Amino acid sequence: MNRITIKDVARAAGVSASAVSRVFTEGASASVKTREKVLAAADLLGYRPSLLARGLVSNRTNMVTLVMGRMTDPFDALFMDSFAEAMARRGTRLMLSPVRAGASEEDSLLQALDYQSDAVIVSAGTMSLAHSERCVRAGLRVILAGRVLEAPGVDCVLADNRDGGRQAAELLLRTGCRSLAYLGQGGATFSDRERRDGFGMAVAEAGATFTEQGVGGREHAEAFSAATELLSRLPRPDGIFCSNDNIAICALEACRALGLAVPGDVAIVGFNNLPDAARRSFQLTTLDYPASKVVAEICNLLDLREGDFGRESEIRRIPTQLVVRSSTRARDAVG
Amino acid sequence: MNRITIKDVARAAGVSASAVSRVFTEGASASVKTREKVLAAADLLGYRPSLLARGLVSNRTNMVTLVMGRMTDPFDALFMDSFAEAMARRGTRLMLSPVRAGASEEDSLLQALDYQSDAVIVSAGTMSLAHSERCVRAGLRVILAGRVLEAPGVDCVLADNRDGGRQAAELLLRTGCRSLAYLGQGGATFSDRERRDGFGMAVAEAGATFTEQGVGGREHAEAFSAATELLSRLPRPDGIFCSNDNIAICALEACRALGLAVPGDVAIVGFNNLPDAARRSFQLTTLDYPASKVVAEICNLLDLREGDFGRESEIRRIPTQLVVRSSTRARDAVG
DNA sequence: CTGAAAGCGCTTACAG
DNA sequence: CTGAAAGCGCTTACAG
Repeated sequence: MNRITIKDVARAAGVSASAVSRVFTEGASASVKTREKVLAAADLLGYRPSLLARGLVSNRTNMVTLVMGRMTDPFDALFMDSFAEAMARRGTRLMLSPVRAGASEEDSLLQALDYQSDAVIVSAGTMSLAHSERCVRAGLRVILAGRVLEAPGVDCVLADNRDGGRQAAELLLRTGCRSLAYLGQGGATFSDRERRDGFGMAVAEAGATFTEQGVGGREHAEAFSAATELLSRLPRPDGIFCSNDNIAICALEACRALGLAVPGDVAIVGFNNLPDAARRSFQLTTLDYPASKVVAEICNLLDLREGDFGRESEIRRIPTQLVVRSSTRARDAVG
Repeated sequence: MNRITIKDVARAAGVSASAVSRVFTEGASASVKTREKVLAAADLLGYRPSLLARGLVSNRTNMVTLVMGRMTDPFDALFMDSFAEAMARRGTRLMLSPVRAGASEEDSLLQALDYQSDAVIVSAGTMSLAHSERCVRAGLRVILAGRVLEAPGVDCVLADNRDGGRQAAELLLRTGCRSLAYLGQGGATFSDRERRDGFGMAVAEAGATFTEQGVGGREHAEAFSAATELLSRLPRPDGIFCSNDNIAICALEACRALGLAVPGDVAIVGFNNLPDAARRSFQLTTLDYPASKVVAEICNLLDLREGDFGRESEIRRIPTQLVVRSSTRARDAVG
């Protein structure tokens, strides 16, 4: 019932609490003999250092806080899974701070301060300069995933969204599409806007027709009906770039429901390359954007922090790679 | 750079640290005047109580640890999302302790002790009696999600898997299937075994043919090939119950690839009722098992803890509900 | 290498 | 209601 403390171990091992502490500290200075006695006693008693106490005194908790939104897209789970694995691998504790529906997201961010996290990773919502400054001032490293905020002490990791959009446009144009559309989230997220912009600019440069449609919510039905609406426009788009695979799959289903052939009548490109995109039922052409690469960059940024404190902010772009499947036409259809 | 502490606030407000502490404590005894002064000073300075210090002294951290495995199934994300939301709503902090591939899961469990979590929710791996006892002895509430362990101080929340399996069998039998199969994870998880048992028993009671097939891994391709193998057996199964929707969708695709009609030649039932099951492309009959109900029971159990300490362990079963779509036959095909 | 002492930021009896 | 004091479990200079 009562916690085994450093004193219990010290008593059992016949040494001071300081000695026990040193044995449990990286790069300590303890004799082999002391170490052995302490380790034996600790093991016997089942001692585990209180990270609460350690954090309080040392001001380093070896813990990061992940500020996250609702996990509505499968990509969120891939990211979370990969991130949790990575943190476990480097021995960093992970605290979750969900942005509550209706609550201020400032709250979620500031919660990272309460347990003295070493860093806060923000993968949800929008963050203001003011809040990030407060965290940075408190000694936290702030890393934004999926969004850019140019602020001192804030690093950003995200896809090269514009380039992805451009690649999608180029593929569609190259394979004969002339009436292009963007089916996205109506500018609801930073990534959505960037993908649209990259796509739209490339379409404009080629002098092709461009239109866009926003999806109202996160449900499949909403994406389906937005796609249906888009497909009923005149001229009907013959090439659609969707802001993510989930929306793209709904668009694919909308085409089928309308009796439109994919890619014959309409070609579709997604974003993320989720496992579902590779299913036989969909065979979706998409832009591969591996969550593991985002996580790898975040870890790298976390490591950088250790040494350099006055280091400049960085924005790291993960390149995306086109994966061509059968929701787009096989080759050049124009002369 | 330096943390604002209770002393800073006390000084600014012209009161003692005790007074500040009381203002920030539920049900404190502080005069309106003191409260106002303290709150004003705290607000001005941007004071946030250190939860590290508070936890250390009060022995209650208002934090729970979630021991989780890899999030390979979409259901994991639904659960995580719902759980994180619920914890945020009740003001409970959430720490993640992933079970590392290759590492002992004991580690993940014991990490809950390091920050003095009030409770640990285990949704991954298998837990031994010995480890659960250690946590209970340390004053943690232990709640298992998706598995049963009969141990003092350990509560369990999971689906009524056997009944779900039975419902699946009854539907398939009622709609004319005579050669039934279970496509699962080869007994890899507790839930998988229970679902198979419930299904198998009902099939046996009806005197129908029963066979089973295990899926080798978590990839779609593995489920697809296991389904293909199952469908090549003689007599070919005409009704398949899959341990989850993801496998069921792969089985559906395997049928289509083999030119078998669903539900005409083969009827398929899944488990979970993921959003994907409702897609037009699949229209999968499945057992609805809402993550939010699991979470609600966990929250309820968490609340119970507060008062009663010698309370007996509980096993809470969430009923599942059949959702009939078009991967099973519409009605009785026999006379 | 080792131990005694001070202190991290808080809460909690204890007097007043 | 309020403040001074002790203490939560640890680490970190500081002497030895």
